Amino acid sequence: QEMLDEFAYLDEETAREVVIDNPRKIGTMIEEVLPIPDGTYPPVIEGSDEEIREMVADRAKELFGQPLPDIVEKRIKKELDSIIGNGYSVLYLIAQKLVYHSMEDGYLVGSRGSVGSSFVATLCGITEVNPLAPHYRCPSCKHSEFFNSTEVGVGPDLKDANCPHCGTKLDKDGFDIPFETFLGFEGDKEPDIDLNFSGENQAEAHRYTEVLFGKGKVFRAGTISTIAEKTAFGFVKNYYDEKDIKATRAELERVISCCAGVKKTTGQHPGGIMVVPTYKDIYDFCPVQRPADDTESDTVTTHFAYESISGRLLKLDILGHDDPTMLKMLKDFTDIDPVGIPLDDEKTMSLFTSTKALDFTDNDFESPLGVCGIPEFGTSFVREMLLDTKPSAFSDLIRISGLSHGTDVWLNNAQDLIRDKKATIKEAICTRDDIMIYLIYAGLEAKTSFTIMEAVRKGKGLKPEWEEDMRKNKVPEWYIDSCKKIKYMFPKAHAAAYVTMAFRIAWYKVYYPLAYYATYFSVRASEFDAQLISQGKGLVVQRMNQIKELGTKVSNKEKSLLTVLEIAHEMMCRGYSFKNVDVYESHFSQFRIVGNALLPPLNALEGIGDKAAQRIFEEAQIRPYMSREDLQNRTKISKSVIETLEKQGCLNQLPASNQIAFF
DNA sequence: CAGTGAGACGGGCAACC
DNA sequence: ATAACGGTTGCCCGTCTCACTG
Repeated sequence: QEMLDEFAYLDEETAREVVIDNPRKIGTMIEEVLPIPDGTYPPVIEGSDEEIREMVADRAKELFGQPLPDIVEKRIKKELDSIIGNGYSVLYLIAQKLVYHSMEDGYLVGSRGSVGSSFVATLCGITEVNPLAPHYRCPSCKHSEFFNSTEVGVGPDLKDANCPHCGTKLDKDGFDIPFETFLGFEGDKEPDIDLNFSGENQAEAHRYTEVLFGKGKVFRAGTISTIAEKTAFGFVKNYYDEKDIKATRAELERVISCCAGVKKTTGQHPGGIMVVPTYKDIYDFCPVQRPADDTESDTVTTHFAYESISGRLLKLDILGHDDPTMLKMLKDFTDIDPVGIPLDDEKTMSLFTSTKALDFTDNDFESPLGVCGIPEFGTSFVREMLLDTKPSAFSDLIRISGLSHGTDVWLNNAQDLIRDKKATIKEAICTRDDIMIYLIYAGLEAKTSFTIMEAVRKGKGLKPEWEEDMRKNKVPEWYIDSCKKIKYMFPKAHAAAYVTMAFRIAWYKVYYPLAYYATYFSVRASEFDAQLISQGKGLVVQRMNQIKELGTKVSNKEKSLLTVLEIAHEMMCRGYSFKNVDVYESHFSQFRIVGNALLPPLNALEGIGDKAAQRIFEEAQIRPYMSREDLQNRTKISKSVIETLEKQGCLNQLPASNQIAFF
């Protein structure tokens, strides 16, 4: 009808002919063409099945000796049958190569999403998460002992013990995660390997996929950026204001809704790499393009938004994450390998319930917890949750990690249940896997339990027949209710991986404070304001209060500044201080440790970006600056940068020009 | 000496995991 | 004080500075 209306300027009969009859005629004359082919086109690597099998057998033997414990043997068999049977060994092999490539550069890779549910992935080194039941493992004689997770939580929660055979201190491992979360019960779930690479190494990982698959076979997934509600509102409001047109609220909203969703520009996916198999061409699937703001770029993206070709081509999610960057830097500072950090360290655990382990020398730090700057645990929302739940074991942290993500998981849901004593934190739904395991245990069929889990974690609620099934098996009403409210939910493997990273970072925070703060500020604090913070605690606290008083009027920038200030304050309360930025001593982008203080980098001064900072730093390495004139000539930095340095007292000994220096 | 264009910088926003 | 998912990459735009042009 819309088309007919468009062509209404023709007479009715002609319009029908143009809009309906002729297109139909053309349709019968041509063969059917699919713009995007159906089916999947995975890459093939000769011998990948065998390679995975061997890798798994070797590593399993290394860990558990021979013969393998029954529980290990069975798990490996189940997984390999599913992985190889469904043709996913290539996926594993590629992920394994990417991880090892990054490790060679000194960067850990964080596992993300549900890969950690696969023990084969653990054995291949793709994930650090070990999904087996909690267990002891003797590193020397390979003795092992497995436990029921309802008794002990997760591996790190086991008590320290020595090997009953050879007396060696036992390793403790096992996060107790079902494999099915990753591939489903019949291996029919489209698996997705997401990996967290250091932001410093992400581009290299992307480049390496080209080495693995060949030039012209890998493309960055493209995105389509549209005008969202908020921007549309601004446009429309400004337009009417400017033209001085009075419009009703309904009219405003109508026009806004017309603007929202309009394509603005194209972009690059945060980490998605689409892989074209050797037997296909990218143009079988979509056109390609360069980023909208850089026609010279080496990056080529798919032209269609990723969803429209998903399922046909393999997508590797090679994402950037700060945790691996932080752990690399912490290792460089302390010479202590993060991988060996004990996940049962009591002092580290205490950060999640008190500040005692921070050994404050000044007691004016407000927060009762030591989690500032610990990834995913430092926001006020999560801190409230920690105060409510008082975690004492690693498994508690995993639960909290699950509960603290997604809308209507904690608030309006688990929190109320726990407060009203309808459920304990151990019974509440904290991760996807909880749902499946609980339902199977309650008596529902495994496949149904999996399907319900998948629906709930995507926020799709429950179908009536599922609810009926659940009631029939005596699943309590609060549980059914809770399932219906959940909008999104972590898999346990993701929570386990993230808590492991967070715990390691927290460990450095306890034992190597300055290394921790230097790393945090270097990696995650783009809002660090050296002008302000170097002036000391008094002003930092004053600025914090200023921001807090703004209430709802705070900008995003101020919000992030507040986070940074709080951490700087915490550091100062522990008896450490900040030095003034120094043209010769400061690094361009990283904080340095000098005695009991941190020396901020040049780019921590507002107005001095990475380029200017780098040039000032590099020239300073060559020879000292004779004068301000010399500084500006050699570094090509702008007058305003010089002014910033001057205001900060960085140029005190420098005369204005070389002339004066000579006489 | 006004006009122009390029580059640096930071803030805001959107997409995505 | 409230309510709150956290954290990442990437594109665009306004502003400032500076060199070059006519």
